[in-house]
Amino acid sequence: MSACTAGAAARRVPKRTPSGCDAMANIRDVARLAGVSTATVSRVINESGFVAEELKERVRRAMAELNYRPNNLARSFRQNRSFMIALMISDISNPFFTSLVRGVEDVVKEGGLNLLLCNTDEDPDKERSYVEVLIGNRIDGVIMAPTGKAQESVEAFGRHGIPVVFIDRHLPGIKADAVLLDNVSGAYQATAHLLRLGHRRVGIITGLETVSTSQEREEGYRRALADFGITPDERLIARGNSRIEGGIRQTQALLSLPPDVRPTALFTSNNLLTIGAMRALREAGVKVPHEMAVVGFDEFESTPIIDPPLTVVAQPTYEIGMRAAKRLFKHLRGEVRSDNRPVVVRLKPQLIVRESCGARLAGLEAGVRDAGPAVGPGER
Amino acid sequence: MSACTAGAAARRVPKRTPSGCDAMANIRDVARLAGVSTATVSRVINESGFVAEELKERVRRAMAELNYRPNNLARSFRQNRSFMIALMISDISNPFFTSLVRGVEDVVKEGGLNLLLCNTDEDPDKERSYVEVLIGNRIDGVIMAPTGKAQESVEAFGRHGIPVVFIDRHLPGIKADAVLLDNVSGAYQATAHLLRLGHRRVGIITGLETVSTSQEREEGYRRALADFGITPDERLIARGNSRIEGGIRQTQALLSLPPDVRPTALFTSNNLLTIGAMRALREAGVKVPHEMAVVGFDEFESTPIIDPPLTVVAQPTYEIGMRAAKRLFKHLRGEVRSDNRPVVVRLKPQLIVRESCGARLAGLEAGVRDAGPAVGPGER
DNA sequence: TTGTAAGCGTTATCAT
DNA sequence: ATGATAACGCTTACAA
Repeated sequence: MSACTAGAAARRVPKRTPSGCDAMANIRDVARLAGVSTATVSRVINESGFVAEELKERVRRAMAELNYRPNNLARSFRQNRSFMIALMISDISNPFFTSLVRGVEDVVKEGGLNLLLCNTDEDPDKERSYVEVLIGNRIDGVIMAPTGKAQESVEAFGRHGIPVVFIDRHLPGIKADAVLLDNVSGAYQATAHLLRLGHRRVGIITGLETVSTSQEREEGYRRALADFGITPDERLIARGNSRIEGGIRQTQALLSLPPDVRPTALFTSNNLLTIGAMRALREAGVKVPHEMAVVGFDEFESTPIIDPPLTVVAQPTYEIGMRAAKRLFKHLRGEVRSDNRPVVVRLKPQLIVRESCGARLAGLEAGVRDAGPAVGPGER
Repeated sequence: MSACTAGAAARRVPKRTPSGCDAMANIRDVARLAGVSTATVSRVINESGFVAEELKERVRRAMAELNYRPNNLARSFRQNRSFMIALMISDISNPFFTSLVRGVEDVVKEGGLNLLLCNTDEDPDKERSYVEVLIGNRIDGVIMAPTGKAQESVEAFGRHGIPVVFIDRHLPGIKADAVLLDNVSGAYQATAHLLRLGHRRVGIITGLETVSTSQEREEGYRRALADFGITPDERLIARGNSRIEGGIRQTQALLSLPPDVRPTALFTSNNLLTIGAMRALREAGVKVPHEMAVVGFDEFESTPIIDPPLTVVAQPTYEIGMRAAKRLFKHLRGEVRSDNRPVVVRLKPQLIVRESCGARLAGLEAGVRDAGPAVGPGER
């Protein structure tokens, strides 16, 4: 760091700081040096309006000489917009979001804007606080995975004319575009796969009931059971928070069920829950897939080398981010009429079969052995 | 979204947009309604200067009635600072950073500032571009893991009086504070552990030579070898990029060495390289730890359930972020004299032993079998 | 204790 | 094609 770290004090001085480092030149300095008006400089910077080649050149030289950088703060202020997009995610430690962030980032940078990343940590208070800050900063637009517990707050964006695109989750009460996953289909695929392998007691570990994805994934699970003629056993449906620690606890609860109720297969409905479940199973000495078949949700970097490699429903995370950002840009460019009905896109997930769900043979065994009790005497 | 999504056009209208939603009230509106001057309103907002309780109350009521939110853009502009801290990381998909981000975030929010997250993707051009944008936005301060390939650019922060704290990596040419890991110690611990288990041909997979962490981890590796009286075999030192795909390639290269050179143990010097290595070993059918012992760098959420669970050198990532942010705040509060020597903190990593490095017995076997060739006839 | 008014750096409107 | 100038919303001397 140079000697010019004095901060506020130094910056207040007009032309040259006492510590000797260059003060930031402004548009007037450039105009003076180039012998033109500030309006002309502004036109050169923004390529707005016509400026003679010769003047353009003079201005550019002056800018270079003064090491001039437009003050974005002044610019934003004047135009009443920040040139920033906010991406509000609900848990930065969830690998699901990292690839999604990239998708958003790539589009946003290409559009010449900047990305402000906000982590709500599934906390409605944090969410509310971010909404305030973002509105105060006249954010151009917002892409968010809502916690679902601060509706009123999120509506403030709408009141201030700030376009919002939801990702991952939906807020049914709010009319806004959304790029979501077809969660019902994903959960159906996962559950049906286990059922097809012969399992009859399939447990599900799922997140908070308030979140739409949890509801939808449970719905897909139930539909698959129904299609296979199985009555869902509510004891096999474990709900909790969507953290690793929640996955551990819910799994332990399922494992402690009596032998004739305990599931032979597990559908863990997101990646953190999957990690938690695998940890709990390992600690309990339950062999996967022989004693418990597992299908998870979300592909992430270590799924292929987890023990055993995980069968998962993979989401097109990058694409979710990309599509959401593109949709937001349409709003910013004024290409969306405000009275249009919101557009909700549902992307298809894909089942990737690996070892954690076992082979058909092992599954059939379990199925045959358990088919009776599941709907039979043990229950009644 | 409400009917007020008209964007630029709508916002230009002074008091009430044609679409009918509230225009944003400004400080003058509040002052008028409360029957005071704007200065008084400002004093109430910022709790600066003295205002009579009664007026305070009137102002607060007016703010509430008008749903007033101070325009941060104007505020930032006026004060020539953005109230934002930037965190520049080199790879958002690297789990190493997620916990670090939290550490920074927690401190920054507590300090009442906002966090701008920038992902350079290890690309010096992206880095340079972000530096420009951040200076243009009068960022208050920066915490960054430099790519190491855009020194000149990073120096611009210093010239503009913007304090910088480095994390993870060091830019030797630049005088700035840094919160780093004691990489030499970490790599030493990892390597020594393998040597103690009896291994004599320990390979290292490491990142780009331009990055200080790579150099330091290699240094720790070499020191451990030296302390055990082993001459490093340059063929066992694989360098490349720090991505999963780099880990795969470097591992394949080591595996293709002739049997009497091929390592019996591997030190993978960061988490992505570890994932790559594990994937390559699995694909090549090499059993861990029996045919290849592995010690990685960086603990992350799935290490305990990877196959087999990984022995790793764990970094205190949250603490790195937290300490860096606290240090930055000292600069912002003017508590650091600019002519002070930069403070470089080195945090200690910790070895967590799991199954991937095998038991002493298996190691000793290999050691005994290989002790001769390693320094013996095979080499000369 | 409160008010008045001068900026901050830029863009946009109007003349020329 | 270029220039003069008035905003933009807020903070902060300074005056009262």
